[in-house]
Amino acid sequence: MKTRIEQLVTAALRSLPPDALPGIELPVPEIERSRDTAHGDFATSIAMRLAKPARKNPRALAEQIVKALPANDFIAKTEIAGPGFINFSLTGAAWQAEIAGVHAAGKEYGRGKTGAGRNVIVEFVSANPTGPLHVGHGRQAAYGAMVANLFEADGWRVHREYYVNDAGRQMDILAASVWLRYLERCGESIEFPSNGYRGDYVRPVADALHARHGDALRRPAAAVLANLPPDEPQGGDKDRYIDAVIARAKELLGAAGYRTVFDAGLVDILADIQGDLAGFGVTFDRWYSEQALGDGKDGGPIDRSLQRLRANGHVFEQDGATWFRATQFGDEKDRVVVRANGQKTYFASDIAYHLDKRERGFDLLVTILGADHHGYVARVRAGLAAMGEPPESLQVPMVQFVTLLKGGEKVAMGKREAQFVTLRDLRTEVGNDAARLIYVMRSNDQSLDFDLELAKKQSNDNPVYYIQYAHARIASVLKQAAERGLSFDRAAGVDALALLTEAAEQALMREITRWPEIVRQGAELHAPHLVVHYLRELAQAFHACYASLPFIVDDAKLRNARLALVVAAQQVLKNALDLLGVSAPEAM
RNA sequence: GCGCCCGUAGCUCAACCGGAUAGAGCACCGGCCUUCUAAGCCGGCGGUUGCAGGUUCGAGUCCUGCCGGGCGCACCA
Repeated sequence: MKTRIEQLVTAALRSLPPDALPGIELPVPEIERSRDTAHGDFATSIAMRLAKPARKNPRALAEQIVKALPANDFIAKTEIAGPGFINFSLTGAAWQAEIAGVHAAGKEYGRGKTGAGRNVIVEFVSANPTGPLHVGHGRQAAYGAMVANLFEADGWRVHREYYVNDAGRQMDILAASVWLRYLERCGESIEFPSNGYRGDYVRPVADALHARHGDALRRPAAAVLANLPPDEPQGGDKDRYIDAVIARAKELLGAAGYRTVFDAGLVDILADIQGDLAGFGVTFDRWYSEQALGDGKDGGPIDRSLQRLRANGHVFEQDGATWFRATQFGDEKDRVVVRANGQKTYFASDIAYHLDKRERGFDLLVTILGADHHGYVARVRAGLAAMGEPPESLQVPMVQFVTLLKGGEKVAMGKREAQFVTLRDLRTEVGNDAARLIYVMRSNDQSLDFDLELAKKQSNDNPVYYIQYAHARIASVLKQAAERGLSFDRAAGVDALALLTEAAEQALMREITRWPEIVRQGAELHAPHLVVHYLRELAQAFHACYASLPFIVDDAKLRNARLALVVAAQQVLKNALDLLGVSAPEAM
């Protein structure tokens, strides 16, 4: 609907005489829903925007635009108001046609064409497989899944990906932690490193390792601990200590033995993460292994990206390390890509991964990150630019932190400590529906207070129930009608929509037709919270209708018309809830 | 010190990436169930949009400087 007006205004602008807008590049006119019905249904400020460059009076320009509007059958009235707004009022038939469109399109209603079949990769969660997902990852999962769904609904071809950080020091720390728990299981007595993964989840991994390999990987505690530097409690450095433990594990176990322990941790924890996300209704097309970045006959994406940087003259050697001159591309400092010890940095993997995404043919790269990773954006953009890829092809929406509230009190969290609240705990506590919806109801760059009590409350202050209740109520109305032998005749209802002239009906009709606009805007701004707010407003418009008018009336035409309206509302509620991954119950 | 995000009603947050009189929910006050689910509806109360300047026909939104909160600033991942 908005798009149709947009097209009309665009056509009008194009048809203006050349002296009206001398040498001005025509923008896409922005059409807005009028806040106040006194200002019509839609409005545009295009005349005011163009008035200055055109050196014209805005109202006079508005007159010209209105006169140039192509003939059409859905605008009842145009009006020039205030300093130069053009207000549009639609005909009743236009609204009715849009509701008929909901019935015709069904679950397709609301889908847009902005993506035009282009490819977007949405990477999200990507938590290190060193432990279970916590509630913060849950927000990234819900948010990322919804952003991906919005892109899809807006006409993009979407690929969902999880980048598995299965290489690097953190994974070695996990391997060491698993091995030490395994040794404990075998009966060796070893103080657990202060920088190891202390969570309870490590023990079952160690137990499973023991079940498969018996004591084959056991080494005496004395051998493990011989000549290690002091750990932090003994006045030493916890990082140096854990690195020494890792080195000792590799030494005592040999490459194959170490690999066995390492993989035990990786496989079990990754399986836990995958199971948790699947249980949350969040799925991926690919789990992309960081280890794979170094594979391939040409050395893999890492070597390819380094070669590209080198060929473009953007690397230099200093202090034995290889650096990328990121400052030439807007980053605040240059970045090491290959350390003096020959190891490639995590940053080298990052840019390699993003180059690989481009090489796989994605037009748009959307990487969703936790707010603590914001420093990363400038670096990776710089890397893309230096490799000759458009930096603006990378978009990085960031998700702020989650605070859990229980009885108004903050629930303490912390990943490395033994106690932290996992996504799985949260889902068990409040259910997937409440978690999915509450996670995305706030703007992603707003930190979120997740109130556990509110999420479980079955009342109107819980938005989940408020919205689902609207859907269930409509289902109930249809059921009632059928039970009374007054079943809904869709075609008759759609034909009779003109009978719906009550204020509440009109308001609901307008609300329903906003859905395509919400999809488009939500996708463009990566803003799932707009969908939640919209759902509340749509549910509100329905509940208001429900309270003021009976649907199951004797007059068959009116009854079918009203049912056609509420069924359209139900369809849109369902479409939006589906995108959110929240169920739309038939009864509550 | 530098960078990113945030600051809007008592509380939690919106406000269509510059538009018309800043909107919801919760809380509080008052109404509405013999008829389709009251998990609901209707009405009321509530604002110097952190502060000070600037740009603009127009600023919660953009710019500058302060104040306050969060998060980052590795040859860690």
